[in-house]
Amino acid sequence: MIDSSLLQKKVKMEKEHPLPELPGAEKGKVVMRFAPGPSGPLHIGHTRVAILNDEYVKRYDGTFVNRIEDTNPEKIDPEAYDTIPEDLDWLGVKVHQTVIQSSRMELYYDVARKLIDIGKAYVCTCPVEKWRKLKERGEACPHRELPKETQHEEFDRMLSGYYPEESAVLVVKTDLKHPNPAIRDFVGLRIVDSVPHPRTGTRYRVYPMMNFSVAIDDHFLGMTHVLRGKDHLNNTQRQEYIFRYFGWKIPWYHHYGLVSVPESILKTSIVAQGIKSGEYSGWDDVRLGTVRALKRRGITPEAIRDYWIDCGIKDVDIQFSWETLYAFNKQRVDPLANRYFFVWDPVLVSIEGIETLESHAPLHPNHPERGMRRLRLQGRPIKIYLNGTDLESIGSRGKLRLKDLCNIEVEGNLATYAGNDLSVVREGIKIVHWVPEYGIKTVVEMPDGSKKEGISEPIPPSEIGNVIQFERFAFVKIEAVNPIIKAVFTHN
RNA sequence: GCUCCCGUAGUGUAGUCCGGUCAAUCAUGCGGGCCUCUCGAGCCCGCGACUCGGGUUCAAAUCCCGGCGGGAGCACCA
Repeated sequence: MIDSSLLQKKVKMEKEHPLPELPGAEKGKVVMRFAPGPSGPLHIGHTRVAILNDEYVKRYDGTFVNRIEDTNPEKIDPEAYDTIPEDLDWLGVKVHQTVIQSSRMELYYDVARKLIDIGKAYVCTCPVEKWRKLKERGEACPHRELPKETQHEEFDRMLSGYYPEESAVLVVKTDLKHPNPAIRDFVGLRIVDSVPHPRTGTRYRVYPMMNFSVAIDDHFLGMTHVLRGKDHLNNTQRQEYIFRYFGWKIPWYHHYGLVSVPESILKTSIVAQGIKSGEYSGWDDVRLGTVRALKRRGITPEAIRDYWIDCGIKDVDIQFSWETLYAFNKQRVDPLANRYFFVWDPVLVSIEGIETLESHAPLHPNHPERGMRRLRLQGRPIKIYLNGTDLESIGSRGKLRLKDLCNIEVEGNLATYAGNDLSVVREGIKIVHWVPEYGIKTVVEMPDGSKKEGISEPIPPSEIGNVIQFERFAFVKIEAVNPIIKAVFTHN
């Protein structure tokens, strides 16, 4: 006979690598990247591409490049150069190489000149609207076919400051007759001199556009596989033109479906504004979808990874499911979370008929070796807090089992000790949690930003930073235990 | 308007390339049960899907055509 529990385990082991293999991936030779714009800390949307790339790099023993795409001086939060690596680190993403695009400007200029040399780029000084209109019709602007000597001169003028912002761009030629208008000639470099760059100041005034710098960096950094969202489908086609012009080896591209994250504010600019106005307490405000907020709420990086691996890399668009993420998180956190009592609707109840009680409640029901929470109750009468809703549930009078303590007969706010016979639970007696009179005031911050106040049993300082479970309430992450207990709601 | 991508249960996912073993997998969710102590975990049972129509074929979730539906792009953002 085969042990069925072993069989169960085996199935789980087999499911460990649900991500498909990457074509042409050779152990030790895979190079992949994560390429965020430094506009702020990472949010849940970023974590998918970061983790998936990391997962593959780890599988193939490859190289993970974190490439900071800071070629738009207008959209840079200088702190993001630090916060992004911090977030990646917390996520468990192993970065082997970090590249900052603003340090590679000469390379982009160099490639731009080579592109001009081979007749694949031109400087356009048409008004933006006119150039777009021509493109729509599949027609060339007057600058497109000018000789390369002229193009070089014009490009020099762009660099020298002769042209003001928006009056000249270097355009990469593709195919003006391409049936897809999104693929026709695209801007490779533009002028930005109204805003100094946080890292390079006013040293440069011509900046590459994403499609330009991405193609160049993907090549020179040796990307073998590029995994990214479907929104880049057209960008990939544009970038491939550059690869083909130079005869570069094109990486294997894969575009997974878009993720829509419900009930969550992700857009960095909106969040930044909200923080500034005081609407949000910071990047880790529990209402936000940032990595920082998830961390604060007690969501583990392992659960985030489990979730994205489970979603896979299909090109179908998906709905992000908080519910499923919480389920994965619960699997990670439940074995670790010690149990404590928290009464969120406290009503003081007196227990007659006994003067001393001591409870021995396990820190974790599945791990008795961790020890007990011992609570001594004394008094005449003994006083405890119960949840008002629990009292109401038995009507005007009835029996309750105080978990890990004793049974009581209740009438109003008065209770009588009724022994400690555990067999009553078989009769369907309601088991409730309770907190001694000397419990600690507790505030739980809920995901919507509201606060739930109540009283908890004392929690040791060693639990600060841990996710614990308030029994019959939820999992929460402890932020402080003194003078009051502060916790953040994780999930049920 | 043009171009591209996609369509398996509430949400994800396996299967689709190389038709049959798929009256369709797993997870999550929901409902019920077990459990001497949680509205947690675990265990058991149940609910729930191949977008539609046509074609090819002995046989289609899988191949072909069309409709419908969803998404993306057509930026001097990334």
